[in-house]
Amino acid sequence: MTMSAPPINGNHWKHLYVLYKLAEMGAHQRTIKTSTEYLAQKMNTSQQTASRYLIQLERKGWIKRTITPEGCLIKISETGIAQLGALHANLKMLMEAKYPASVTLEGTVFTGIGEGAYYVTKDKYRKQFIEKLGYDPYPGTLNVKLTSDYDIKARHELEAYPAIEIQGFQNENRTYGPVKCYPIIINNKAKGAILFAMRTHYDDSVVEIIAPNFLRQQLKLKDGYKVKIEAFTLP
Amino acid sequence: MTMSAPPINGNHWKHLYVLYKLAEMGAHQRTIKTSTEYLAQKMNTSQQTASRYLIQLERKGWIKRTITPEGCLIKISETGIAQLGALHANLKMLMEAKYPASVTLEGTVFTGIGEGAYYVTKDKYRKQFIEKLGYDPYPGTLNVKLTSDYDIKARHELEAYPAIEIQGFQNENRTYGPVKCYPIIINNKAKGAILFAMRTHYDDSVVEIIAPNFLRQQLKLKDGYKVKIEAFTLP
DNA sequence: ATTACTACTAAACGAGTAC
DNA sequence: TGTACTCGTTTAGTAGTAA
Repeated sequence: MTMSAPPINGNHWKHLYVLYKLAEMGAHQRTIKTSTEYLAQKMNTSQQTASRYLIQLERKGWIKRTITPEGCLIKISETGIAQLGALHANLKMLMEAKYPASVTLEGTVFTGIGEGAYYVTKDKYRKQFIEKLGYDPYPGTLNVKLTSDYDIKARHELEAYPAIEIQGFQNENRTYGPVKCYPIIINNKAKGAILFAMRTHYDDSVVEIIAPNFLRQQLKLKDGYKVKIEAFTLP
Repeated sequence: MTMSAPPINGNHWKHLYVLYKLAEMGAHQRTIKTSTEYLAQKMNTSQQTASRYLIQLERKGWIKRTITPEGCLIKISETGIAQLGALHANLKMLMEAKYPASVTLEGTVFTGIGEGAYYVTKDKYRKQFIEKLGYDPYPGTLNVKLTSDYDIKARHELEAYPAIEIQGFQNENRTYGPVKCYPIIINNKAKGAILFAMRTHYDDSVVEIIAPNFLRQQLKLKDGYKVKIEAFTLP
């Protein structure tokens, strides 16, 4: 879910580095004349390696190259500029973000008293889940006991970041408090959301999860199984 | 003069890549818990390689790491964040610039009719050179005949970018036109400036250079010698 | 589970050189 | 001068495994 440029093969980053160096010479804006030897100096590597890189970049379609007796004319292509642009955009997002895009928690599945399930089925809540999460939650929650102190700490940090807010309400009998929730991916596979009721039912080492599907079945979970939860904050 | 992060050793860029991946997991903002196996997946490499990288990053002081039985806790250090920040800043500068930071020209030294020298010594010009370039120019110009069509094209492109403007003036005898100049580095060593008089004396395959020192001596230049001129536009 | 060592394999590098 | 090939050397990457 972290949106990074596709790494695909191992040379991707080295090529990006070459592209960056070429951009330093202005090749993203104009056709520059350079030599493999000069480029090699700038990258402190050998002439042969620089030459190989240019060949690879040309094959990849990241640069346009014309070889002349005095050197080669190079211009970074649209595709190449897009690569640098993507890197720039990702870095910008990372460096300028005020809080993490996601927090990862680990814990083990257990069977709770099922109180969460009761809430999920309350219509006033359910309608908001459908509207704000985009799916009708399975009528039950998955209870996860956090593994370590680190996870509990991370859980508290997560709660400090912006969340999807589910409004509370009241009927003739009682008051239903507001709920914060964060979209999650469980075990890198299943979609869901972590629920934080404003008034805590369990202790802070426990989290409750809802999902469009019955997670125990979808992920073949049983009590005691470990799960990895990646929770996303609001952008 | 292109201000890039110091490459120093060949692994610098690879380490920067690992740092970037860790930042994607939020390690630049909070201490994350991960495993070498998980990081390896994200970088699509092996667990062993990921482990080696983390060791190297820790040695470099780019990350703080605590190994626990369930994985390792990682936080990017101030130094590490500075690395990412530098990369980000450089990319931003490159990608958001409207024109190149520098243009490189090549040509051969020749002896001109010395008209340029005459101008340099004119006091109204000279004072402006001292003020705007920061040095008193040697009373003479170095004439360079551009090598190829590419260089002539590049020279015209350069002229379109913002320059240091030297005001023209007039005395009782005649009018002295305005001059544009660009700071340059000749042969990666000597400081100077390229002059473009508004009214062209030579054809467009010739440029005139002034410098604080006598360049023919400083760089041991003789007629017919090749020079590489890196000209800088205004920021 | 982890991390990370050792020993091996694969890939990248660069010296020499042809063009 | 240039670029870029071959090929021996070096380095990075990984499998197996100990702790």
